[in-house]
Amino acid sequence: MAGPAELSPRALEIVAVARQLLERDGPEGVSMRRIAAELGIRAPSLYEHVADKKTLENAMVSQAFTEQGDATRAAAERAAAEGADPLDAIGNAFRDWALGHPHLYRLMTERLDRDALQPGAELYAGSALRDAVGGDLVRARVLWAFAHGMIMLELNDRFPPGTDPDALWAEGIAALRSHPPRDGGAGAADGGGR
Amino acid sequence: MAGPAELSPRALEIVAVARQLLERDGPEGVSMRRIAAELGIRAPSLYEHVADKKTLENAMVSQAFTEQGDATRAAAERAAAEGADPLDAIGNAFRDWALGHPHLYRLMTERLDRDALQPGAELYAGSALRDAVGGDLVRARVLWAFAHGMIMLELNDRFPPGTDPDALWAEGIAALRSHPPRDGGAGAADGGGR
DNA sequence: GTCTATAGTGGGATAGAC
DNA sequence: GTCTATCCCACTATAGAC
Repeated sequence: MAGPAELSPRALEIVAVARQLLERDGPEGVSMRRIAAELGIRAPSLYEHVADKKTLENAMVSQAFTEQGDATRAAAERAAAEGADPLDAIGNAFRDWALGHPHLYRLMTERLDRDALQPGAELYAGSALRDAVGGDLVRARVLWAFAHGMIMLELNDRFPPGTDPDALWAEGIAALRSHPPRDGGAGAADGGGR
Repeated sequence: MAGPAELSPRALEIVAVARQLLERDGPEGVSMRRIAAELGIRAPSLYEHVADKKTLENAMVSQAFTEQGDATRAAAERAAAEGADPLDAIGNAFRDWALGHPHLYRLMTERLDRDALQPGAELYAGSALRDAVGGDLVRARVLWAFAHGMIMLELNDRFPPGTDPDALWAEGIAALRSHPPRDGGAGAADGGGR
Protein backbone atom coordinates (compact mmCIF):
# COMPACT_ATOMS: atom_id res chain seq x y z
CA MET A 1 0.00 0.00 0.00
CA ALA A 2 1.01 3.57 0.56
CA GLY A 3 0.99 4.38 -3.11
CA PRO A 4 2.05 7.80 -4.29
CA ALA A 5 -0.23 10.81 -4.21
CA GLU A 6 -1.69 11.94 -7.52
CA LEU A 7 0.37 14.55 -9.33
CA SER A 8 -1.13 17.70 -10.76
CA PRO A 9 -0.36 18.70 -14.36
CA ARG A 10 2.04 21.32 -13.13
CA ALA A 11 3.75 18.72 -10.97
CA LEU A 12 4.20 16.53 -14.01
CA GLU A 13 5.91 19.38 -15.80
CA ILE A 14 8.26 19.62 -12.86
CA VAL A 15 9.01 15.91 -13.02
CA ALA A 16 9.70 16.21 -16.73
CA VAL A 17 12.21 18.98 -16.13
CA ALA A 18 13.84 16.98 -13.37
CA ARG A 19 14.26 14.10 -15.80
CA GLN A 20 15.85 16.32 -18.40
CA LEU A 21 18.33 17.59 -15.85
CA LEU A 22 19.03 14.10 -14.60
CA GLU A 23 19.81 12.76 -18.03
CA ARG A 24 21.77 15.81 -19.05
CA ASP A 25 23.87 16.47 -15.96
CA GLY A 26 23.59 13.38 -13.80
CA PRO A 27 22.16 13.17 -10.30
CA GLU A 28 24.31 16.02 -8.98
CA GLY A 29 22.70 18.23 -11.58
CA VAL A 30 19.23 17.81 -10.13
CA SER A 31 18.51 20.37 -7.45
CA MET A 32 15.30 22.17 -6.60
CA ARG A 33 16.97 25.44 -7.51
CA ARG A 34 17.99 24.24 -10.92
CA ILE A 35 14.65 22.67 -11.69
CA ALA A 36 12.98 25.95 -10.83
CA ALA A 37 15.44 27.96 -12.89
CA GLU A 38 14.71 25.78 -15.88
CA LEU A 39 11.04 26.59 -15.45
CA GLY A 40 11.68 30.30 -15.02
CA ILE A 41 10.57 30.37 -11.39
CA ARG A 42 12.20 30.17 -7.95
CA ALA A 43 12.79 27.06 -5.94
CA PRO A 44 10.28 27.74 -3.15
CA SER A 45 7.49 27.90 -5.69
CA LEU A 46 8.01 24.25 -6.49
CA TYR A 47 6.72 23.29 -3.09
CA GLU A 48 3.26 24.46 -4.03
CA HIS A 49 3.08 21.53 -6.43
CA VAL A 50 5.36 18.90 -4.98
CA ALA A 51 5.80 17.89 -1.37
CA ASP A 52 9.54 17.40 -1.48
CA LYS A 53 12.42 16.17 -3.57
CA LYS A 54 11.84 12.53 -2.78
CA THR A 55 8.45 12.75 -4.43
CA LEU A 56 10.15 13.84 -7.62
CA GLU A 57 12.58 10.95 -7.56
CA ASN A 58 9.85 8.44 -6.92
CA ALA A 59 7.81 9.81 -9.79
CA MET A 60 10.79 9.55 -12.13
CA VAL A 61 11.44 5.98 -11.09
CA SER A 62 7.80 5.02 -11.54
CA GLN A 63 7.85 6.44 -15.04
CA ALA A 64 11.03 4.55 -15.77
CA PHE A 65 9.56 1.19 -14.80
CA THR A 66 6.49 1.86 -16.88
CA GLU A 67 8.53 2.82 -19.91
CA GLN A 68 10.70 -0.26 -19.54
CA GLY A 69 7.58 -2.36 -19.45
CA ASP A 70 6.18 -0.64 -22.51
CA ALA A 71 9.42 -1.03 -24.45
CA THR A 72 9.90 -4.70 -23.67
CA ARG A 73 6.27 -5.65 -24.23
CA ALA A 74 6.18 -3.84 -27.55
CA ALA A 75 9.36 -5.61 -28.62
CA ALA A 76 7.91 -8.97 -27.68
CA GLU A 77 4.76 -8.33 -29.66
CA ARG A 78 6.70 -7.17 -32.66
CA ALA A 79 8.85 -10.29 -32.53
CA ALA A 80 5.84 -12.54 -32.20
CA ALA A 81 4.20 -10.90 -35.19
CA GLU A 82 7.32 -11.39 -37.28
CA GLY A 83 7.96 -14.91 -36.13
CA ALA A 84 11.19 -13.70 -34.56
CA ASP A 85 12.48 -14.72 -31.19
CA PRO A 86 10.74 -12.83 -28.39
CA LEU A 87 13.41 -13.32 -25.76
CA ASP A 88 16.14 -11.79 -27.88
CA ALA A 89 13.86 -8.90 -28.75
CA ILE A 90 13.03 -8.30 -25.09
CA GLY A 91 16.67 -8.39 -24.13
CA ASN A 92 17.65 -5.93 -26.82
CA ALA A 93 14.82 -3.58 -25.95
CA PHE A 94 15.77 -3.69 -22.29
CA ARG A 95 19.39 -3.00 -22.99
CA ASP A 96 18.65 -0.24 -25.48
CA TRP A 97 16.33 1.49 -23.07
CA ALA A 98 18.90 1.30 -20.28
CA LEU A 99 21.80 2.54 -22.39
CA GLY A 100 19.60 5.32 -23.70
CA HIS A 101 18.70 6.51 -20.20
CA PRO A 102 21.87 5.93 -18.19
CA HIS A 103 21.23 8.13 -15.20
CA LEU A 104 17.60 7.20 -14.93
CA TYR A 105 18.50 3.53 -15.12
CA ARG A 106 20.98 3.98 -12.31
CA LEU A 107 18.47 5.87 -10.26
CA MET A 108 15.77 3.22 -10.54
CA THR A 109 18.29 0.55 -9.73
CA GLU A 110 19.92 2.11 -6.74
CA ARG A 111 17.35 4.29 -5.06
CA LEU A 112 14.29 2.17 -5.04
CA ASP A 113 11.64 2.97 -2.47
CA ARG A 114 9.13 0.25 -3.22
CA ASP A 115 6.28 1.62 -1.13
CA ALA A 116 6.41 4.99 -2.84
CA LEU A 117 6.22 3.64 -6.36
CA GLN A 118 3.21 3.66 -8.57
CA PRO A 119 1.68 0.31 -7.58
CA GLY A 120 2.43 -2.45 -10.03
CA ALA A 121 5.02 -0.51 -11.97
CA GLU A 122 7.90 -2.77 -10.97
CA LEU A 123 5.88 -5.88 -11.72
CA TYR A 124 4.85 -4.52 -15.10
CA ALA A 125 8.45 -3.81 -16.05
CA GLY A 126 9.32 -7.50 -15.84
CA SER A 127 6.15 -8.93 -17.29
CA ALA A 128 7.38 -9.38 -20.85
CA LEU A 129 10.39 -11.36 -19.70
CA ARG A 130 8.37 -13.56 -17.37
CA ASP A 131 5.94 -14.35 -20.15
CA ALA A 132 8.77 -15.12 -22.57
CA VAL A 133 10.25 -17.75 -20.27
CA GLY A 134 6.88 -19.31 -19.57
CA GLY A 135 6.83 -18.25 -15.94
CA ASP A 136 10.14 -19.89 -15.11
CA LEU A 137 11.19 -17.36 -12.51
CA VAL A 138 14.63 -18.82 -11.99
CA ARG A 139 15.47 -18.45 -15.62
CA ALA A 140 13.94 -14.99 -15.74
CA ARG A 141 16.01 -13.78 -12.83
CA VAL A 142 19.23 -15.30 -14.01
CA LEU A 143 18.77 -13.57 -17.35
CA TRP A 144 17.90 -10.36 -15.55
CA ALA A 145 21.04 -10.54 -13.43
CA PHE A 146 23.24 -11.04 -16.47
CA ALA A 147 21.55 -8.22 -18.36
CA HIS A 148 21.83 -5.89 -15.41
CA GLY A 149 25.48 -6.71 -14.89
CA MET A 150 26.32 -6.16 -18.54
CA ILE A 151 24.51 -2.85 -18.58
CA MET A 152 26.14 -1.57 -15.42
CA LEU A 153 29.59 -2.54 -16.63
CA GLU A 154 28.90 -0.78 -19.91
CA LEU A 155 27.47 2.33 -18.29
CA ASN A 156 30.35 2.58 -15.87
CA ASP A 157 32.91 1.99 -18.58
CA ARG A 158 34.38 -1.00 -16.83
CA PHE A 159 35.25 -3.11 -19.87
CA PRO A 160 38.78 -2.73 -21.19
CA PRO A 161 39.26 -0.94 -24.49
CA GLY A 162 38.68 -3.20 -27.42
CA THR A 163 35.96 -5.21 -25.73
CA ASP A 164 32.93 -5.97 -27.87
CA PRO A 165 29.93 -5.80 -25.54
CA ASP A 166 27.51 -6.91 -28.22
CA ALA A 167 29.37 -10.18 -28.54
CA LEU A 168 29.40 -10.69 -24.78
CA TRP A 169 25.70 -9.96 -24.63
CA ALA A 170 24.86 -12.47 -27.35
CA GLU A 171 27.03 -15.13 -25.75
CA GLY A 172 25.55 -14.68 -22.29
CA ILE A 173 21.94 -14.66 -23.41
CA ALA A 174 22.47 -17.74 -25.54
CA ALA A 175 24.05 -19.64 -22.68
CA LEU A 176 21.46 -18.70 -20.10
CA ARG A 177 18.36 -19.22 -22.18
CA SER A 178 19.17 -22.77 -23.10
CA HIS A 179 20.87 -24.20 -20.08
CA PRO A 180 19.31 -27.62 -19.56
CA PRO A 181 17.76 -28.91 -16.46
CA ARG A 182 14.88 -26.59 -15.81
CA ASP A 183 11.62 -28.12 -14.71
CA GLY A 184 9.51 -25.56 -16.57
CA GLY A 185 6.38 -24.22 -14.90
CA ALA A 186 6.06 -21.48 -12.32
CA GLY A 187 9.30 -21.84 -10.39
CA ALA A 188 9.81 -23.19 -6.94
CA ALA A 189 10.20 -21.10 -3.83
CA ASP A 190 9.44 -17.69 -5.14
CA GLY A 191 6.83 -15.13 -4.37
CA GLY A 192 6.12 -12.09 -6.45
CA GLY A 193 7.65 -9.70 -8.85
CA ARG A 194 10.04 -9.13 -11.55
CA MET B 1 50.76 6.58 -16.32
CA ALA B 2 49.89 9.16 -13.74
CA GLY B 3 49.92 6.67 -10.92
CA PRO B 4 49.00 7.81 -7.44
CA ALA B 5 51.47 9.57 -5.18
CA GLU B 6 52.94 7.49 -2.38
CA LEU B 7 51.01 7.70 0.88
CA SER B 8 52.68 8.33 4.21
CA PRO B 9 51.89 6.07 7.16
CA ARG B 10 49.69 8.75 8.63
CA ALA B 11 47.87 9.04 5.32
CA LEU B 12 47.21 5.32 5.42
CA GLU B 13 45.63 5.68 8.84
CA ILE B 14 43.37 8.32 7.36
CA VAL B 15 42.39 6.03 4.51
CA ALA B 16 41.63 3.28 7.00
CA VAL B 17 39.32 5.55 8.96
CA ALA B 18 37.62 6.67 5.77
CA ARG B 19 36.96 3.03 4.94
CA GLN B 20 35.45 2.37 8.33
CA LEU B 21 33.14 5.31 7.90
CA LEU B 22 32.23 4.27 4.39
CA GLU B 23 31.31 0.75 5.41
CA ARG B 24 29.51 1.88 8.55
CA ASP B 25 27.54 4.87 7.28
CA GLY B 26 27.69 4.71 3.51
CA PRO B 27 29.16 7.33 1.19
CA GLU B 28 27.21 10.18 2.79
CA GLY B 29 28.93 9.33 6.04
CA VAL B 30 32.38 10.07 4.73
CA SER B 31 33.34 13.70 5.13
CA MET B 32 36.67 15.27 5.91
CA ARG B 33 35.22 16.63 9.13
CA ARG B 34 34.01 13.21 10.27
CA ILE B 35 37.22 11.46 9.36
CA ALA B 36 39.12 13.99 11.39
CA ALA B 37 36.75 13.68 14.34
CA GLU B 38 37.25 9.93 14.34
CA LEU B 39 40.99 10.54 14.59
CA GLY B 40 40.62 13.11 17.34
CA ILE B 41 41.83 15.99 15.20
CA ARG B 42 40.29 18.75 13.06
CA ALA B 43 39.54 18.58 9.39
CA PRO B 44 42.18 21.05 8.18
CA SER B 45 44.91 18.92 9.69
CA LEU B 46 44.09 16.15 7.24
CA TYR B 47 45.39 18.25 4.40
CA GLU B 48 48.91 17.98 5.77
CA HIS B 49 48.82 14.31 4.83
CA VAL B 50 46.40 14.05 1.96
CA ALA B 51 45.97 16.37 -0.98
CA ASP B 52 42.19 16.20 -1.16
CA LYS B 53 39.21 13.95 -0.78
CA LYS B 54 39.56 12.39 -4.19
CA THR B 55 42.92 11.01 -3.17
CA LEU B 56 41.23 9.20 -0.33
CA GLU B 57 38.63 7.65 -2.58
CA ASN B 58 41.21 6.51 -5.08
CA ALA B 59 43.27 4.93 -2.32
CA MET B 60 40.22 3.06 -1.02
CA VAL B 61 39.40 1.78 -4.48
CA SER B 62 42.97 0.65 -5.09
CA GLN B 63 42.91 -1.28 -1.84
CA ALA B 64 39.62 -2.83 -2.79
CA PHE B 65 40.93 -4.16 -6.10
CA THR B 66 43.98 -5.57 -4.41
CA GLU B 67 41.93 -7.30 -1.74
CA GLN B 68 39.59 -8.75 -4.34
CA GLY B 69 42.58 -10.11 -6.17
CA ASP B 70 44.01 -11.58 -2.97
CA ALA B 71 40.71 -13.18 -2.00
CA THR B 72 40.05 -14.77 -5.38
CA ARG B 73 43.59 -15.98 -5.91
CA ALA B 74 43.71 -17.52 -2.45
CA ALA B 75 40.41 -19.27 -3.11
CA ALA B 76 41.71 -20.64 -6.40
CA GLU B 77 44.85 -22.00 -4.76
CA ARG B 78 42.88 -23.59 -1.98
CA ALA B 79 40.57 -25.22 -4.47
CA ALA B 80 43.45 -26.50 -6.54
CA ALA B 81 45.11 -27.97 -3.48
CA GLU B 82 41.92 -29.76 -2.49
CA GLY B 83 41.11 -30.95 -5.97
CA ALA B 84 37.99 -28.81 -5.88
CA ASP B 85 36.74 -26.66 -8.71
CA PRO B 86 38.65 -23.39 -8.95
CA LEU B 87 36.02 -21.45 -10.86
CA ASP B 88 33.33 -22.08 -8.29
CA ALA B 89 35.75 -21.14 -5.54
CA ILE B 90 36.69 -17.91 -7.28
CA GLY B 91 33.08 -17.00 -7.83
CA ASN B 92 32.17 -17.61 -4.23
CA ALA B 93 35.15 -15.65 -2.98
CA PHE B 94 34.29 -12.74 -5.25
CA ARG B 95 30.69 -12.69 -4.17
CA ASP B 96 31.53 -13.05 -0.50
CA TRP B 97 33.99 -10.21 -0.66
CA ALA B 98 31.48 -7.96 -2.40
CA LEU B 99 28.60 -8.74 -0.07
CA GLY B 100 30.93 -8.24 2.87
CA HIS B 101 31.98 -4.76 1.68
CA PRO B 102 28.83 -3.35 0.11
CA HIS B 103 29.65 0.33 0.04
CA LEU B 104 33.24 -0.20 -0.99
CA TYR B 105 32.13 -2.53 -3.76
CA ARG B 106 29.73 0.12 -5.03
CA LEU B 107 32.43 2.76 -4.84
CA MET B 108 34.95 0.78 -6.85
CA THR B 109 32.30 -0.05 -9.40
CA GLU B 110 30.83 3.36 -9.92
CA ARG B 111 33.55 5.89 -9.27
CA LEU B 112 36.47 4.48 -11.06
CA ASP B 113 39.22 6.85 -12.06
CA ARG B 114 41.55 4.50 -13.84
CA ASP B 115 44.50 6.84 -14.10
CA ALA B 116 44.54 7.50 -10.40
CA LEU B 117 44.58 3.87 -9.36
CA GLN B 118 47.53 1.96 -8.12
CA PRO B 119 48.90 0.65 -11.41
CA GLY B 120 47.96 -2.92 -12.09
CA ALA B 121 45.42 -3.17 -9.29
CA GLU B 122 42.46 -3.60 -11.60
CA LEU B 123 44.29 -6.16 -13.68
CA TYR B 124 45.31 -8.09 -10.59
CA ALA B 125 41.72 -8.24 -9.35
CA GLY B 126 40.66 -10.27 -12.36
CA SER B 127 43.73 -12.44 -12.71
CA ALA B 128 42.39 -15.48 -10.88
CA LEU B 129 39.31 -15.60 -13.07
CA ARG B 130 41.25 -15.19 -16.29
CA ASP B 131 43.55 -18.01 -15.27
CA ALA B 132 40.64 -20.25 -14.36
CA VAL B 133 39.08 -19.92 -17.79
CA GLY B 134 42.38 -20.52 -19.53
CA GLY B 135 42.58 -16.99 -20.89
CA ASP B 136 39.21 -17.14 -22.62
CA LEU B 137 38.36 -13.49 -22.16
CA VAL B 138 34.87 -13.77 -23.54
CA ARG B 139 33.96 -16.40 -21.02
CA ALA B 140 35.67 -14.47 -18.25
CA ARG B 141 33.75 -11.31 -19.01
CA VAL B 142 30.41 -13.01 -19.39
CA LEU B 143 30.89 -14.63 -16.01
CA TRP B 144 31.96 -11.32 -14.58
CA ALA B 145 28.87 -9.57 -15.91
CA PHE B 146 26.57 -12.17 -14.41
CA ALA B 147 28.37 -12.05 -11.07
CA HIS B 148 28.29 -8.29 -11.00
CA GLY B 149 24.62 -8.17 -11.87
CA MET B 150 23.71 -10.69 -9.18
CA ILE B 151 25.70 -8.82 -6.58
CA MET B 152 24.23 -5.45 -7.44
CA LEU B 153 20.69 -6.82 -7.38
CA GLU B 154 21.40 -8.38 -4.01
CA LEU B 155 23.03 -5.30 -2.56
CA ASN B 156 20.22 -3.07 -3.75
CA ASP B 157 17.58 -5.45 -2.52
CA ARG B 158 15.99 -5.78 -5.92
CA PHE B 159 14.93 -9.42 -5.73
CA PRO B 160 11.39 -10.06 -4.55
CA PRO B 161 10.92 -11.55 -1.11
CA GLY B 162 11.29 -15.29 -1.13
CA THR B 163 13.96 -15.31 -3.82
CA ASP B 164 16.88 -17.63 -3.20
CA PRO B 165 19.94 -15.84 -4.57
CA ASP B 166 22.23 -18.79 -3.89
CA ALA B 167 20.18 -20.92 -6.25
CA LEU B 168 20.23 -18.23 -8.93
CA TRP B 169 23.96 -17.88 -8.52
CA ALA B 170 24.59 -21.59 -8.91
CA GLU B 171 22.33 -21.81 -11.92
CA GLY B 172 23.92 -18.88 -13.71
CA ILE B 173 27.49 -19.94 -13.11
CA ALA B 174 26.76 -23.47 -14.25
CA ALA B 175 25.14 -22.28 -17.45
CA LEU B 176 27.84 -19.78 -18.34
CA ARG B 177 30.87 -21.91 -17.56
CA SER B 178 29.87 -24.74 -19.80
CA HIS B 179 28.14 -23.13 -22.73
CA PRO B 180 29.53 -24.87 -25.80
CA PRO B 181 31.15 -23.27 -28.71
CA ARG B 182 34.13 -21.52 -27.27
CA ASP B 183 37.35 -21.78 -29.22
CA GLY B 184 39.54 -21.87 -26.12
CA GLY B 185 42.78 -19.91 -26.19
CA ALA B 186 43.36 -16.23 -25.61
CA GLY B 187 40.14 -14.73 -26.95
CA ALA B 188 39.65 -12.75 -30.08
CA ALA B 189 39.42 -9.00 -30.28
CA ASP B 190 40.34 -7.99 -26.79
CA GLY B 191 43.10 -5.93 -25.34
CA GLY B 192 43.96 -5.80 -21.70
CA GLY B 193 42.33 -6.04 -18.38
CA ARG B 194 40.05 -7.79 -16.17
C1' DG C 1 1.10 30.79 -8.02
C1' DT C 2 4.92 33.11 -7.33
C1' DC C 3 7.83 36.08 -4.83
C1' DT C 4 11.70 37.61 -1.16
C1' DA C 5 13.98 36.56 2.83
C1' DT C 6 15.91 33.39 5.51
C1' DA C 7 16.67 29.51 8.54
C1' DG C 8 19.34 25.58 9.05
C1' DT C 9 22.69 22.17 7.64
C1' DG C 10 26.28 20.39 5.57
C1' DG C 11 30.32 20.25 2.70
C1' DG C 12 35.69 21.10 0.83
C1' DA C 13 39.38 23.67 1.36
C1' DT C 14 42.97 27.68 2.68
C1' DA C 15 45.66 31.14 5.72
C1' DG C 16 48.30 31.86 9.32
C1' DA C 17 49.47 31.08 14.27
C1' DC C 18 51.56 27.89 17.48
C1' DG D 1 51.40 18.26 13.10
C1' DT D 2 47.72 20.45 14.73
C1' DC D 3 45.15 24.37 15.80
C1' DT D 4 41.48 28.43 15.10
C1' DA D 5 39.18 31.22 12.12
C1' DT D 6 37.18 31.62 8.03
C1' DC D 7 35.68 31.61 3.09
C1' DC D 8 32.84 29.97 -0.12
C1' DC D 9 29.96 26.99 -1.83
C1' DA D 10 25.52 24.35 -2.29
C1' DC D 11 21.53 22.40 -0.75
C1' DT D 12 16.30 21.53 1.19
C1' DA D 13 12.70 23.68 3.05
C1' DT D 14 9.57 27.22 5.56
C1' DA D 15 7.28 31.88 6.60
C1' DG D 16 4.87 35.46 5.12
C1' DA D 17 3.90 39.12 1.60
C1' DC D 18 1.75 40.02 -2.85
